Amino acid sequence: MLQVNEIRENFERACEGLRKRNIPNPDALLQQVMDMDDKRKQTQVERDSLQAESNALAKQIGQLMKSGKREEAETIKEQTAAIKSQVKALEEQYSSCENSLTQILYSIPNIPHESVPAGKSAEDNEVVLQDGQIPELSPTQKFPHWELIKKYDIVDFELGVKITGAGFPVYKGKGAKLQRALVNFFLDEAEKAGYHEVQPPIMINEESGYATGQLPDKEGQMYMASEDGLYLIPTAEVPITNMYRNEVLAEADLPKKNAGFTPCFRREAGNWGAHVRGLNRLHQFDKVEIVQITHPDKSYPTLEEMSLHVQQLLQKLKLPYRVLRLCGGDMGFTSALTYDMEVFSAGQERWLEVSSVSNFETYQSNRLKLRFKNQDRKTVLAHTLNGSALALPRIVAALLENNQSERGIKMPKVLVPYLGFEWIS
RNA sequence: AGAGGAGUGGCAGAGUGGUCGAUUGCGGCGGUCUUGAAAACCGUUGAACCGCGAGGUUCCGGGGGUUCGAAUCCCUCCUCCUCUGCCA
Repeated sequence: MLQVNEIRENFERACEGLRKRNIPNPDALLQQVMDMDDKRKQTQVERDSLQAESNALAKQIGQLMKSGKREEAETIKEQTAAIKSQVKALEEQYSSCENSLTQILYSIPNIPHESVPAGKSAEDNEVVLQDGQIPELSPTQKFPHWELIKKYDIVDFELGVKITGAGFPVYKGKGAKLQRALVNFFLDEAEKAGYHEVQPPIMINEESGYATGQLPDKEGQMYMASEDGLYLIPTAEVPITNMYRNEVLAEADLPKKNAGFTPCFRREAGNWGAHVRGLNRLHQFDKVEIVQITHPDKSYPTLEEMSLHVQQLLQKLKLPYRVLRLCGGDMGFTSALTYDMEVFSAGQERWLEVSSVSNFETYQSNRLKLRFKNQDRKTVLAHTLNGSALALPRIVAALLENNQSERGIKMPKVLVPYLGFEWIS
């Protein structure tokens, strides 16, 4: 969540940023935040001084009791009753101030970076670059992946429906091997780029959900095991970033670079339509995630570095891709700047989002209480970033569609050592 | 899952109702000594919030309670250890 002090210091910039997110009347909203914070401070001052008074009296009583002056102690005791009830009232007022301040801050998204274009929807995203060869498929061999997987019997949706429900496919034979190969390839590449591999839990508690911003914003998007109060992760970002919740790192420890493979679970409530057939949208899918914790001065160069890492994966897989700078209206709640990577899938003739790389600046670390000690020995909030590198299903879709031919589907060279075969046929 | 024990500052470990934010040791930082280092000695050493400052408030696993006053008593949750049971 946003820091009130930052809002104070950069009021105009903050308002402008929220306008980019199409938030109506940001001036009034942020003014309200500052007023609530003022109220909070004022209440704290009142409470603290009264508490100090009460503490002093208690101390006096202690001393009197010690020296045997019972009666004097009793007299002072009587005075404390009034103060005590006042303290209690102020205490309640303070926590109600704090709660409503937190509530309103939870409802305000991150301030977009200067470079974020204004815009309402995905149509206003800015194409930063496009690379790779868009394949020209013959009209007789131009199938969408949901037909190809049936033909080669490598992913079975019906079987998944039987076991679980829609959106939980069963990968079979070479389809299953392709999953395994991609995961290993992505993890190896991440390791080469200096990421430390971790395998985190795929269920998280409520606190973790709040800390990275999935809660309360995306409550309905996560599966929940209500008996135990745990959520299935929508992305490895949540457990991996939460490894650093309530930590104070040394500046020399930065950047922290972690990568992990996990299945991801999304309810995608109300998100289904004709364009989400096959592997385009699932309730469970596999993803390798890269996460960095950086010094605030380094987070934007790091974002570029991460974007480049993802692009290199796509280049190695020989997939045509483009990079989008998301507009204010399409960007995630907690992000300050997001690049989406899309691959062109020739069977559907559509661009498919396969990665999203974001800088959250201090929005997450403020909730996480993730800080580091700087050279002046001050504890300051670190910046957090993450990105998919990569999400599997749409990569699989594009690989199948783009590499199809009469002979079968040719696997990209880099995957062959992982797969042990070259063709799905 | 059942029975018992325990959670205190970076770590170890005192403290069972009143100057306890907390004895002490180790570690860390600064200094004396030294050509330099070690040893020794001296000093210093948690965090958050409010305040220009002086200073104040809060924090002894989390939350709640008793009390004029709680690390210390009570309730509850969490975690760890030991034993028993179960199980990839």
